[in-house]
Amino acid sequence: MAVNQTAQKILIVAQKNLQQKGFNGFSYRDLAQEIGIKTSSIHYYFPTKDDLALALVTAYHEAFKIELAKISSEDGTRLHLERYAKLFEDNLAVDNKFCLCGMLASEVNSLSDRVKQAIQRFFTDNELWLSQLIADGQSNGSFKTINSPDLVAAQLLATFEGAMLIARSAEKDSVLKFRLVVQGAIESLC
Amino acid sequence: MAVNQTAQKILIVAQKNLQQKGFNGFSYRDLAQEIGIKTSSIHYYFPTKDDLALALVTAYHEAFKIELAKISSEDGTRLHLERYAKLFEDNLAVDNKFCLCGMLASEVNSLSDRVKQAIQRFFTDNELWLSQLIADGQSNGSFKTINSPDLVAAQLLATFEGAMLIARSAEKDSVLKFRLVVQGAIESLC
DNA sequence: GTCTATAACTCGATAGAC
DNA sequence: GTCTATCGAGTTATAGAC
Repeated sequence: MAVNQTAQKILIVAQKNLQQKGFNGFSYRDLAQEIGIKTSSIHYYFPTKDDLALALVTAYHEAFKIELAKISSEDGTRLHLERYAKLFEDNLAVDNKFCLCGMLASEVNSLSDRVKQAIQRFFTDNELWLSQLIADGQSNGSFKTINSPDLVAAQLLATFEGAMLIARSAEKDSVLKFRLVVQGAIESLC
Repeated sequence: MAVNQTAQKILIVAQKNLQQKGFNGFSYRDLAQEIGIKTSSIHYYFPTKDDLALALVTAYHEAFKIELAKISSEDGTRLHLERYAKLFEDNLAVDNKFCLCGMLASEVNSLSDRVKQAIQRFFTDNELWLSQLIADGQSNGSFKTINSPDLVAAQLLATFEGAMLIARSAEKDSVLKFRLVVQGAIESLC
């Protein structure tokens, strides 16, 4: 797990570039210039751009898992959903970034199978977590929706991803627009 | 309005490429080879890639307006919403394409201001149309939601765009997955 | 590990013949 | 209107010096 310091810098800058401009929207040169190293150094750690993409999805997914576990360990049901939405909002709030996996999902036809599968795992993991949350909320009376937890989960994830996508294109007050849609979606469950 | 035959071919092939691979995911060379002409011929009709993108958004938006008018002229309220969702589903059904404006929205940081604004107009137009539909449905009792039509409209558009994005990455049964989420979203309004 | 240098190719775009 | 030819710059990626 202990990753080299340069590799870390690369991952951080690459993540930002990917979430802002997409997989086909940045180059090794962009990263190298921003970090202050040469492109060959990036290739040393991530031989191909596909390797870099996979590392980014993996790291993003892992970080997400940790946050989800944190949320689950706390009290509240509706609050969980709001904290969950906040994870996405944070991307938007700093540099108007899109969800890393949402971005790659839009470029799915330019990606290798292994990256594609890593994105699918991110989405299914999120739907699974949300589904469990919905089921719990239905049990304890927090959510009044009678639809199947799986369906509501898929709906929520779609709404959140779509809300980011559209809010981001508005550019101005994108966080506010995202928050409105999210609050509306949560409201209609309670 | 009468557009040259070659220009038409370019627009058709470019639209497919854009919806499949994104603005940064295809080149003039790709289009030229698929059509059977030279890249310089494309530059003759669309001097820059930005010109091409703007033409594509404009054409896509115009086609959408015509379809929305058709739907509005028919009977039904909930049915309108289902026909509306079908417009998006049709993209998914053939070659697993994403919404053209959804795709460009993800790449918003690589686009010129005029293209960005054209995308924003597409989204606001859609939200306006949906908002009117929701308001009508609330009046005639088709929709039981008491939220503001504007909010519900923004929510629906986000859900549909996000559902396309995620379903597309699943690749298998993507239409089915999209349909499930859409039906769930419509259901919860009635 | 990081660099220089470079290969091999693709990109958007333009000039000018036909 | 479509072509050939080409420019200048960008792309991913690698070989080899230090």
